[in-house]
Amino acid sequence: MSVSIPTSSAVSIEPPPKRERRKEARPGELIEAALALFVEKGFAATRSEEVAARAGVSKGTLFLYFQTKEDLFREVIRTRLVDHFLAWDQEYDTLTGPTEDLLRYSVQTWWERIGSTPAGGLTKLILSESHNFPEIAAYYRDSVIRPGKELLRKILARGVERGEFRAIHIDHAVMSLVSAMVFVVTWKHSMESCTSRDEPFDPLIFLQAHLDLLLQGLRATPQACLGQPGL
Amino acid sequence: MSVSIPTSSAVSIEPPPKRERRKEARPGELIEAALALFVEKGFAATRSEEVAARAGVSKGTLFLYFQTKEDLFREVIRTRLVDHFLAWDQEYDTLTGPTEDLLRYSVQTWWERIGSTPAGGLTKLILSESHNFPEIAAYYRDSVIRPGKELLRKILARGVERGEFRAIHIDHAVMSLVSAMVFVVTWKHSMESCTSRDEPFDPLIFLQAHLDLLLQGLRATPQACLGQPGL
Amino acid sequence: MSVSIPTSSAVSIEPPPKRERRKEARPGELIEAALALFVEKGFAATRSEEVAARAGVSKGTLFLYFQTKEDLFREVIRTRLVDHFLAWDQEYDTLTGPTEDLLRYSVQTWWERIGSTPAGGLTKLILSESHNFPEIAAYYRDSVIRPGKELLRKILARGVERGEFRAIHIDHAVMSLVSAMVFVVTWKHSMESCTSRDEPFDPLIFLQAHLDLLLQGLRATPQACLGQPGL
Amino acid sequence: MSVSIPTSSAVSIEPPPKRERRKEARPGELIEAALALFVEKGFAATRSEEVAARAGVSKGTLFLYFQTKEDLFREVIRTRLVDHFLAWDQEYDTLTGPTEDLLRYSVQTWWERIGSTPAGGLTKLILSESHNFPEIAAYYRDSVIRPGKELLRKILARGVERGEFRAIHIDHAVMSLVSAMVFVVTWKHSMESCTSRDEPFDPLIFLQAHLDLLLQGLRATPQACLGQPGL
DNA sequence: GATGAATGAGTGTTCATTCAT
DNA sequence: AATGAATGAACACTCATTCAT
Repeated sequence: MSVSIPTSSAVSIEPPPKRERRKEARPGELIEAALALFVEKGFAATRSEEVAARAGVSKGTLFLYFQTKEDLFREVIRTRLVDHFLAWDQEYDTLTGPTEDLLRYSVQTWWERIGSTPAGGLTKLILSESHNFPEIAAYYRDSVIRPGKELLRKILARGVERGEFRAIHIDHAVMSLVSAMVFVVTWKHSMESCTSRDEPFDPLIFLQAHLDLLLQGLRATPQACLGQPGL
Repeated sequence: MSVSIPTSSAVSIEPPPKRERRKEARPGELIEAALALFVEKGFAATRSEEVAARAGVSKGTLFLYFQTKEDLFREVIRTRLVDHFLAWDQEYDTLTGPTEDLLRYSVQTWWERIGSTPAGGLTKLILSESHNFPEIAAYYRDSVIRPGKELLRKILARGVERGEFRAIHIDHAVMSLVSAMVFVVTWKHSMESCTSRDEPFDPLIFLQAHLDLLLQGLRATPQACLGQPGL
Repeated sequence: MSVSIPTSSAVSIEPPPKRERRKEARPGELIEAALALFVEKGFAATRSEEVAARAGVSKGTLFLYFQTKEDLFREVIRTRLVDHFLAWDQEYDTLTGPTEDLLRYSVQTWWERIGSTPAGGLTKLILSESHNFPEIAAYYRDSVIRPGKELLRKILARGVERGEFRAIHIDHAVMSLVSAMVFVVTWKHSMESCTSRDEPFDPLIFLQAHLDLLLQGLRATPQACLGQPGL
Repeated sequence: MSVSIPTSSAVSIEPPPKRERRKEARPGELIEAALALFVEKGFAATRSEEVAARAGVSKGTLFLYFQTKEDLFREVIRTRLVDHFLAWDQEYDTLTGPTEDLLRYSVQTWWERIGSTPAGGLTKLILSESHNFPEIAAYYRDSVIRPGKELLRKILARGVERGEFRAIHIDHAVMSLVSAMVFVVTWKHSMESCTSRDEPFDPLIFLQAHLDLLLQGLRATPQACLGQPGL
């Protein structure tokens, strides 16, 4: 039943993967591989050997850099959170112009820098494993969700202060935005692959449409919507 | 641990058989236990013995009713979808009154009958395991999401037709509602346990506030936006 | 290269080892198997599957009864110490007659009941692993060695009191006996298998000869040493 | 294959090269480290990296000098046997005086040169691993035990011939001595670390006391013991 | 049917050994 | 020669599944 592929003749593109020494790059590659697989299959259903294989190393190498599989999980969360999420709101203070634009810009930026990147899968991952890793869920809540909500709250408060928005209950509006963002990354990393052809789901378009709907209600004056929100 | 037989007829006062469970009740009890544990810990991280123990039977009994653990998973999804989700929209055709009330009623009913019940965890479960059980994800999309969206679409279309709502892009509005519903059950079954004390999250209040914000924009009030928001 | 043994024809004595339920007997059988293998090959060099195989069960069954391999090790020590060693000195108080006979009887009894049994291998096992399991070594010292020495001390003291023995330094004489006993079991479970044919080593004969030599010196015969034993 | 520093000629007072170890010294250092660790933890439980670390080199270097871990084990035995054990009986033929003194001297010399040195641990090591390395056990029996017994036999025979000892069964007396020696090194490398404070065990004192007891019985004439054995 | 002891394939982790640097 | 990153066979332990009771 075994089929031996003739060696010398065919194209045989890949050179036998040389044993390379790349101490610096390994952890990052392993974390990247782990993130992708954990998001895709879940933590428990991912075998450590798969992670290693996806990173192009052997099983043993994985445990050279991470004490245990759980340790790897925590490092995935930690590094990706630090690397990506925390970079979101750095520009807020420098922006001017209508609050509506600021809001659109923030959401779009979030999608481009976080939601659409592999790190976006973190949200789904953490939500899935929050019962098994409660301290990670708490850390995520405090280090990602809370600052994110804080930024949105500031933007919305700015809009209210400047008379651009109605005197809405800001916390509720914040959650409406957060819910869409969480939904989008959750959906992307689960149902997307089996979205039916006739019902494509474009996250960015959804986010913008969602924002449009909310803004319609947020605007203090009816005339506000005369300007085109554009895309 | 008493279980009342949900028959519609007699009052069945007879004392529950001492410790013998009726065998026809077993599968349901196992499925209920499995649902709770799968939602809580994930499919892979839940041991079948735990499921059996939670249902009050032995490990062997579980496999008397379900061929494999995956089989149990599929049955959990199938029966709970049938039992709970499909019952949501049965009343739609009978309702009258303002579309806004109908929408509020639908969302609240969904929360009471589905979102807040154990079956609400199904959504999180399916999202988490969609890559490992693609056919279940597809089934869920076709049997739950699509009908749900269809119902919402009908309601929104009714509102537009009756002049109660603006001529919105209905599909987008539907997704804004769906996203909030998905978010709510996802959140409830993951972050809720570690919600900080100072930031309580009440799903129903959130859903209603979300709906309020959307309705503000959906309402075809005279002062509403005359220009089309595009997209 | 594989050779398939014809099935139906040959003698095929062993019936395919039926899966038997023998909850009560398993732990003892596993402990016995473990004792033999640990003594033979050392704790670290013995694979748990070997232990299981020797006990006639599968790998999984071993871990049904013992949490870990170390746990098994501790149970081996504990049960065998309790079962066998502690039974040695029960008869001491009932014996009469010359102390020399008592001594001979004690040593011979020890050999028959402990030294020559599988439990005799415990000594070698504990000595070998004392650095890796210090608490076991301490327990052995306190629960086996110390009582054993105490018994011998009582016997020797009896001999001195009754004028049968010289006024020797009893502790030293005790250790001379203990050393022979420890040596004998150590030797039996290590070098015996490769004892050359021309130099057979019979433990009991050695013990008796050793005792003879010691007794020659211990006897308070008139012609014995009038001077003090020194040291 | 670089340069080896010439050894025998000049006085070579030059300071030992800062941190470069002479390569010809490496094997010895590794063997010494291995001996200590094997004795302490057992062969299987000792990791090769530990041996390397204790010798101050890296893991790779160990395998530069020894093909396998087993090979290292064999070299430990071989070199230490050659280095230490075989040097014991060189002086026998040159000694004169009472056989008793000769015996005392031999035992004491053995303790000082072998028993108390790291090489003493070899005995325990070999006894522990004799089943896993039968050829080593056989080699030990033939190259160490047999010559050792031979020496003792010669000494005892000399005593009998010269009328200093009774006409004892020499082989038994030899074994009584050997057993004490084996016991002492075995004990030292296992129980010593956990000897209770109130029961100190001094190997040399034990050996001498043991010899005293045996000699009392070995002496042909009662008067023999008038001379003080001293310590 | 119900049980839970028994099984063994599967997985996380270790560690002797190799080899690019 | 020396290093230590990389490897993968080996092993402890788990757990879905089976089956004798």
